[in-house]
Amino acid sequence: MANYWLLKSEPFKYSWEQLLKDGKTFWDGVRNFQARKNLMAMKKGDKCFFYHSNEGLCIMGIAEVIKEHYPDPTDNTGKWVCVDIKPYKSFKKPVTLQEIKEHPVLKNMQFVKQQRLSVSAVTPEEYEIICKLGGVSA
DNA sequence: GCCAACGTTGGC
DNA sequence: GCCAACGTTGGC
Repeated sequence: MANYWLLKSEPFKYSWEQLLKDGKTFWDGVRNFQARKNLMAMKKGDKCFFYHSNEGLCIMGIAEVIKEHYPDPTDNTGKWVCVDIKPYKSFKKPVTLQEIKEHPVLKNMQFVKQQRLSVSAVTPEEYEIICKLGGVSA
């Protein structure tokens, strides 16, 4: 049974389009203890929503974890980790923050409540609803 | 170990 | 560009 997550990225730093082009990437640069805890809980095959912050403010699609956490090569303290992900599905229609906030279930998502958390957990219920809103099957 | 100050993030 | 929210740091 896979778990579900939400990854936040600023499009000018690393966008969904870039991930589609690259085919896969390593999710580095996490410097937050709670986000690290989530990264370390990720398992191969878990699905992650890919959210654009600052610009766009919407979930662009779903990525899949292809490699579980390992030391972040961009970190020289040895404290932080990253995971490898690849694109899984692009949403036909990006799901905006506004839609999420207006939805009775989604407005309680961890990522809405903790806007600063770059990696947050998503429940199976939330996952299904967002897939539906995005126009793809779960 | 607590709490105030500070810095950073992110929505608007 | 502003401001609110929150995580982190550092002094006690």
